[in-house]
Amino acid sequence: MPETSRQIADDIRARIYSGELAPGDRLPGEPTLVKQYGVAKMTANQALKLLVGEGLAVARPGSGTYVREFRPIRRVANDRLDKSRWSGGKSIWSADVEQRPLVTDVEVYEAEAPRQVARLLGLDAGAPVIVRRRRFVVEERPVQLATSFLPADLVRSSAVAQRDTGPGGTYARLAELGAEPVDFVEELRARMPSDDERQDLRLATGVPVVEICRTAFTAGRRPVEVTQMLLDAGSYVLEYRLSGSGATSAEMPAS
Amino acid sequence: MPETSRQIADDIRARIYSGELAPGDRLPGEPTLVKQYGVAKMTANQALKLLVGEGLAVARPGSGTYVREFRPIRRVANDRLDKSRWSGGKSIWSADVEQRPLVTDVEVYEAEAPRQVARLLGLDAGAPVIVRRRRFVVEERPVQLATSFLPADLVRSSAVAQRDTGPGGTYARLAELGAEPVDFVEELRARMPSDDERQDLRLATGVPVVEICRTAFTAGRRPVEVTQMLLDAGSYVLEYRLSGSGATSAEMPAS
DNA sequence: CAGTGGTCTAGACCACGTA
DNA sequence: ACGTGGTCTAGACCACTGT
Repeated sequence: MPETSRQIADDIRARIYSGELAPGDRLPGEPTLVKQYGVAKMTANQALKLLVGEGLAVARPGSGTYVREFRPIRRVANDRLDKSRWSGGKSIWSADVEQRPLVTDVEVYEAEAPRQVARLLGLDAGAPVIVRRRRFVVEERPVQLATSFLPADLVRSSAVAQRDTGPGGTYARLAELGAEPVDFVEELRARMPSDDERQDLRLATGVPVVEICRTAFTAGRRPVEVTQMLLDAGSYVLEYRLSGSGATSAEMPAS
Repeated sequence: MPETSRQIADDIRARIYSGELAPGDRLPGEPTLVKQYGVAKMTANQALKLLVGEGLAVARPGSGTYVREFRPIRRVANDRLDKSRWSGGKSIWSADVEQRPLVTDVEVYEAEAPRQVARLLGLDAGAPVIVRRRRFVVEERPVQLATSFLPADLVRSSAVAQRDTGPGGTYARLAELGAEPVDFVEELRARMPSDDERQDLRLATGVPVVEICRTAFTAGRRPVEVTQMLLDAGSYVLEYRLSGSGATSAEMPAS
């Protein structure tokens, strides 16, 4: 009865999971489904939309609907910490290890700190900050948008306020200013993108984004940078390494 | 022309962002939209579906469509490390701090290790493992599914193989066996759930999930536990704290 | 029982990609 | 030029919620 589009989607989904339809393959099109299942075109359309909505398929208007490919980039949050101790790690999701995103469209300007950012930086609302926006691209495809905020009074006169931050980047400049970041907090959540975001990242419909807010602290616990990132969830696997040096006790790890 | 459902969604979205429609409020229903915009009922339906698909609204058949509420749980991955140094941290997303999920439906059994898990644990394919499955619930709603795998030869005789692992939990038992986990790697990705997963977590349509795979290592770099978690993305904010003790250099942080 | 969202049909027009 | 997905209409039936 009124369950048809789901069932069609189920059938196709099974064929994807079984491997009969491999990543990149073309799915049966709407006209085919109309004939095969004896349904209206719109029902076939909705069946395909379900799969697209699950992120299993991508629709290319004028061409067809295809099994989605998942070739994520691995983002290791601890990249700048000692790598030796973690060498030889195995991972659950394979990833094109050497697909490093390229930074493009760098934009730097001074502005008033948004409320939330001011709070994180310990500034008064509306205090001046240097804003650095940039876009990360892999194989022509945008995969991440990032916006950093730094206290203008701290970095205005340094290369942090320039498009090219020089050798070592922002953190090297901060170190020269006696404000080297050594501790970081990252907060993240996943959600569906807004229409704007979907366009900015050129996302297929049905792909979630990961929103990350990172705050960088000096050894003296002073927050010196807040970065907000928006990642195409279909393009990333995130990795975090936690060292429990003084791990004494023992709550549930997974709460 | 054929842009109507998007425009209706745009209108309503704007009203949500402006605050005119607050979380929990009822959206205009299909019949209302049909009259207001002079469209077919199905078009009104699709407009609402767009908002649901973005995670902005939740449809309750028979009742109405409502602005979604986002009251996330905060999961701090480093919870068992020294908290002192991170005290007084501010955060970007407010969260019901003291909403600790309850563990229910614990299930423990011995089985052959799945391929991927065996790899991570450094075991032969098909080697015996103790499997611990559990479900986390907040206010009657399931928010997380977790499955842990431990080498059976290591923990079979301990309370890890029992439903109740005793005081201090699994990690305390591992410590007693001379295999205390001190280092952890978490890999995560966000994606849309399968139909099964959507039912298990009782997810509204259009809500992504976060999949986490954590591997726990002893001081000797021996992997002793692999945990796979599936979180309702709408219910969680994840927090990671990174200490860059010996942070010498300075690549782009955000790659 | 009236109102709601969920789904289906049968036919139509459009913009786009591919050949 | 043809086939593809994308969308709209007008009317229908269903299962569910709430009064």
